[in-house]
Amino acid sequence: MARVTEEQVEAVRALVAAIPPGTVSTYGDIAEVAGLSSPRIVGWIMRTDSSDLPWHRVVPASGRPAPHLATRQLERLRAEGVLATDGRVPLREYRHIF
DNA sequence: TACCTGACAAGAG
DNA sequence: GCTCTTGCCAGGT
Repeated sequence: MARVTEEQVEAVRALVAAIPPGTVSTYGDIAEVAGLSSPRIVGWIMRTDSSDLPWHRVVPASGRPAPHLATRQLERLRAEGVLATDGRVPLREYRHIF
């Protein structure tokens, strides 16, 4: 049943926590590094296990977060120096490579 | 039990 | 650039 092991979840949380302030990463990158078969699992982990992780540093590959989160997320990122243009984060500039 | 939903990605048109 | 479709996983109704 649990195709996602506890270690994978911990890996995701560790990776998110390891993203330096002022930079961002994508769901796809985190899923790949953590060994997950789908980026959606990262979103699931964030939604259910959401602790004090810097979840705002994780954005879709398009750089455009979901509308209901974009406001808070972009606001937090801006406070860290990540400037979003037209509601979109320029990943080319701020993307953190693990 | 079955279907829908959700912090997504990648490819095709 | 955009939208649509498919694959992926777990939880809720």
